[in-house]
Order: sequence, then C-alpha cells, then structure tokens
Amino acid sequence: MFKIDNYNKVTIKDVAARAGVSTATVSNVINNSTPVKEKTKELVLKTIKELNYHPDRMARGFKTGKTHTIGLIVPDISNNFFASLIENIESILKERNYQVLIANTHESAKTELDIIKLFTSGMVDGLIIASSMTEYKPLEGVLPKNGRIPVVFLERSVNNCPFDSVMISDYASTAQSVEYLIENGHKKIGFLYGINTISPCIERLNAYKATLLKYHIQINDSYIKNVPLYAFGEIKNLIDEGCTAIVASTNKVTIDAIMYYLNNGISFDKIQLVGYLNDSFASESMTNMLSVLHPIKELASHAVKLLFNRMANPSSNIKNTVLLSRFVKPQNTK
Amino acid sequence: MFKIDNYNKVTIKDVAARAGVSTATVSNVINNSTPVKEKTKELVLKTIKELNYHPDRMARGFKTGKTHTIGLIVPDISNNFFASLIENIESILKERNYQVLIANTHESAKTELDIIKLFTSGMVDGLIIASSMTEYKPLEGVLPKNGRIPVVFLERSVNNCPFDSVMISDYASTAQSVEYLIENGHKKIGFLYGINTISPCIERLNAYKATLLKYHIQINDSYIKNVPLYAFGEIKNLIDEGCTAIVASTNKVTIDAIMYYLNNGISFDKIQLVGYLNDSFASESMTNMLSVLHPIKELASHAVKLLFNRMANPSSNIKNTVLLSRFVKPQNTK
DNA sequence: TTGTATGCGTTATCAG
DNA sequence: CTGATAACGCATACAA
Repeated sequence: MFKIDNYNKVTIKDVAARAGVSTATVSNVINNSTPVKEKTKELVLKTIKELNYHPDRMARGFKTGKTHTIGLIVPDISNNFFASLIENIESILKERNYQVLIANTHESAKTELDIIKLFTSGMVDGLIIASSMTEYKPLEGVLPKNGRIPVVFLERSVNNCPFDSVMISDYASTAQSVEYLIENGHKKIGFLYGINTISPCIERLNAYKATLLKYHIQINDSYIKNVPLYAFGEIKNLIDEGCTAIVASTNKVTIDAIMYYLNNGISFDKIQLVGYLNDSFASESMTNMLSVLHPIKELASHAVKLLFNRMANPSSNIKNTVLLSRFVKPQNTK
Repeated sequence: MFKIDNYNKVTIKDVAARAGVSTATVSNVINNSTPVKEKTKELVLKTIKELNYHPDRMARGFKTGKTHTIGLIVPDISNNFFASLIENIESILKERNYQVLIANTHESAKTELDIIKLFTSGMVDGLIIASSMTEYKPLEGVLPKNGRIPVVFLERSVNNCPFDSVMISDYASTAQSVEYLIENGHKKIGFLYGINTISPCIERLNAYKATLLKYHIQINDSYIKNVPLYAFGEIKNLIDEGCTAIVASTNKVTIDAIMYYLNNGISFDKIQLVGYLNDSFASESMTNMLSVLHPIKELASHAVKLLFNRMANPSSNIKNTVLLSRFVKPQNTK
C-alpha cells in the first residue's frame, strides 16, 4: 500500500514518478496526442486511478488557451425566462461537448463588468451575454475587441455593440394584444413593465402607447406601472383605478399577475390579462390566457449557432438577428 | 502552435516593457503586495489603462492556488427554489468579495460529476452543492476528501456524505398541512411530488402517508402522483378522480398548480391547495393559500457560514444542520 | 515509442 | 524601493 500524500494536490509529476515514466508520456496518454505503447498506457491509466489524479484545469487552460467552456451571463436568474434560456442553451452546448458556466449579474453593471473580466481572462472560450447595459461604452474596456474571444449578445440590445446578436421583437405582438383588447371594448388598459431602461421593455411600452393612440384612446400615465420587484401592489392599484384589462409585459410580472389573480379570486373574464411567457412552456399551461409567446428554443439555438460561426470565422461580418414573438388568443378548451 | 498568439493578449510583460519597469513592480502595483514609489505606481497604472490590461485570472489562480471564486451546483435552475437560493447565496458571497460560478446539472449524475471535476481542478476555492445523488459513493472519486477544497452540501441529503450540510425538514409542516385538511373534512387528498429518489420528496411523501394513517384514512395510491416535468395533466387527473384537496409538494409543482387553477377557473374554495414556496416571496403573494414555507435566506446564509468556517478550520468536526419549514394558514385578508 | 526541455502569465523570493 | 529569476502544472516540439 502506497500512502497518497494527503496535503498536496496530486500532479502529473506524481503520476509520472509513480509509473516510472516521463510527464510527457502521461500527458500523451491523457490527451491521446501521441501514440503510446499499449502496455505503458495501461500502466499510466492504472496509476492515474490509484492516485485519483485529475488534470488541473487552470494549468491546462492557462497553457493551451482553450477551456472547452462557454460563459453565460444573465441579468436575473430568478426570472424564469432566463432560467429557461439557460437550460435550452445548456442542452445544445452539451451536445457539442461544451461545459456551461453561468453568472448572474443581478442587473448590476458593475457585476456584469466583473464577470466579463473574470470569464475573459482565460476561463472560457466564448461568451453569451444578456446585458443589462444600454450603451456599449462601459463594455469596451473589458471585452476583447480583437475577436480573441467570440461573443454573442442576446435578448437585450446594446447600442453601438460591435458583436453578433439575437434579439426578440415584441412590438408587433404587443400591438396586436392591445388591439385585441380595444376591439373587445376595453378602454382602461393597465400596463405593467419591468426595468425601464432596457430595450425589450421600452419597445413593448412604445407598442402599447402607439396602439392606444392609433385607436384615439388617450394615454393615461397612471395606468402605466413600473415594477422593479414584485407586481402585486401595482396590480391592485390598476384594478382599483378601474382598469378592465392588464398587459403584464414581462415573464416575471406575468407570474406575479397569475398569482395575484388566483390569490384574490379574479378571473380572466373579470379583468382581462395579457401575459408574456415562453412558448415551449405556455402551450402546456396558460392556454386560456391572452399571451405573447417568446420563441425561447429558437433564441437559444440561434445564439449558439452565431457563437460557433464566430469561432470558426472570427473575421466574418457581424450578424444581428431579430426573432419575433407571437400573440396568441385563448383556446377556450375548458 | 495552436495558441492563438496573433490576437496578442496583453500581458504583464507588455505593461512592464511599456512602462520601463520590471514585471515584479507591475505585479506589486496590482496587488499592493510591496510598497512601490508613488511616481512609479502612477506610471504603471497609467500604462495598464492605456494598454487595457487585465491580469489573466487563469494564470493567477494557477500560480496562487486561490481564485476567490465559489462554485454553486444546483440540479435545476428553472426551479424557482434554486434560482432564489442562488440569488441569496450570491448576495452574501458578494459582501465577502467572492465571485459565484453557477452550474446546472439538470438532475444528471454524470453532469454533476463533470462539473465537480471542472470546479475542483483549480477553478474555485469552495463548493456548495445541491446534489441529485442519493449515495455518496459516486462522488468519492471526484471530491477531494483531504479538505483541499471545502464543500457544503445543501437541501438534499446524500447518504454517508462526509461533508458539512444544511438541510430543510418538511416532515412536520407537511404533516400539519395534511392534518389541517383532514380536520376540515377532506378525505380524498391528492399528493403531487417531484423526483422520487431525493430526500426532501421522500420525506414529504412519508409525512403525507403517516398522517393519513394516523387519522385512519386509507392510502389511495392513485391519489399520489409523481410529476417528472409538468404537473398540469396529473392535477386534472386528481380532480377527475374526485380529490377535494391537493398537496403540491414542491415549488415547481406548486407554480404549475397555481397556473392550472387560474387557467381553469378553479378556486381554493373548490379544491383546497397546499403549496410549497419560499417564505421571503410567498408572504407577498399567495397569502390566501395553505402554504409550506421554506426559510431560504436562512438556508443560504447557513451554507455560506459553514463554508467559511470550514475554510478557516479544515479539520473541525463535520456539522449537519437541519432547518424547518413551516405550515401557514391563509390570512384571508381579501 | 519515450524523454528532455521550454514556456504559457503570474506571483514570490531574494538580491541589489 | 526595484529588478532578476524561480517556481506553479501542464502540453508540446524536438531529440533520442
């Protein structure tokens, strides 16, 4: 019985020494880089197992410059939209044998910059970012502009951003939803939205306003509620103010609304609700709700595709893709 | 040869050369490790900014063996319980100036092992794991047993696990909830649960069964539904089978139930519902639902505390903490 | 087929 | 206060 050193980490040297070969041979066995005699290979593998040796990823990545890991940066992991996005991206990337590292910025610009610095300093081979930035400027300092690391921006557009991107446009679907409400006699339509600086929220709000104006309905600012955290209070306010319909224009606000409705015995018949959800999920659940559905699988697969294209061809033209969400009426299959 | 040098990453050497000092001096400036003359310091900092230099985290971690990063492994990021847990842990760790890296295992044992290998090979200084394993055995090969890396297990217990842990016990609160239902005349009580191999789910199911027996109500297996993905179908089945109350014994299943109820015009009065949610959130939302509430903040802070204690004192005794969830009746403050 | 030597970017030691 | 230089663990070109 050989006593394994319990204090120090076991390295390639230990394996080599124990097996009576050179570190190069061990390395070759691990990476299949150069043919190794079957007998030696067996011995090395046996020794590796005995010593419970695992190559130091840090050292290896540091040496090779490749980590086979993709960094995924999202602003709010507790928002099911992003959680679901992460899962979709993960499953695609796993097929390609890439590991995913997730970081949550909590909508904080500082954290976002920190994380990007962390990831880009040798930790990942590529980056997918749902940024909480409005302008590209602050990112300039931390994102290797020379294409050293491929980057794809997603879901939230950043002005003047010189990278590939996939966005979702909700303008048309939001307009359709408001139109539907108006056509069904609603005039007092509440609008709940999330962070008022990011592109998707602004776009939806604009669509809401434009549609009201199109139908000559005056915009009432007190029907428009900004919801930084939970929406319960503002939903109550909207109802108290006489709204007969509510557009819950983010995934998070929609979940809040659903809870509020059930908790307070409100039905869709009483106060119409337009909810924003992922299409893959909503088709199974909220079939009787007016919905704006986001193509989350498509978003994920497109982002990954862009990333790998960029890896293969770093100097190709920048691609900006826009996917469309769609407005869906209740199935009423009750 | 495969090292992509044409994208010339800027290193400490470049800074040193440009500033006309040694790499040691640059390093000293960056890390405040040794006093540097104010004048030189300024020059170096200026040069760093000019060249937009960022220390390679990989190289640094490789050299120092410390990364100031904690790995957080969860089985299902789209489960709001874990998403919320992540956020809580993050905010505590940020105070201590630690970065958090999140990995999602998708309830896959293989992925869990892969991630642990990745993280423990020099990427993080500590690990917090909500494992999807039942037994410790498979983890043995990948987790440095010598305390080289501190590890805390959380939320799901793993048999024979030789590490610190914080669990939540739902036995008492689940029993109370079923008791409450029985006392209010319910006899046909449906039970929805998630993965049937993990400790929390088993515990809840046991509590449900034991309570029924205690009140001499026969256990009807068709009222017990296992829900791997979405619960909508099984909720419908339970109602069709005549259940007058449902225990939705996980966060995920609870959200599904809430959606199903609203979408199908079911009220709590019609079919009683016991939901499992985070306490910090539920107190704002589902105030009129029978609830089992999980102390998520406490869970997070306790896990971090254990981790840092372990770091400070690697050889102290293993601590296994159990927190209790609590059963809460509706406020009926409608 | 295998071993030797080198260097990746950084920090730490020790002279100067 | 500052500068050489030696490690850290690994992969690889090249020599044997």
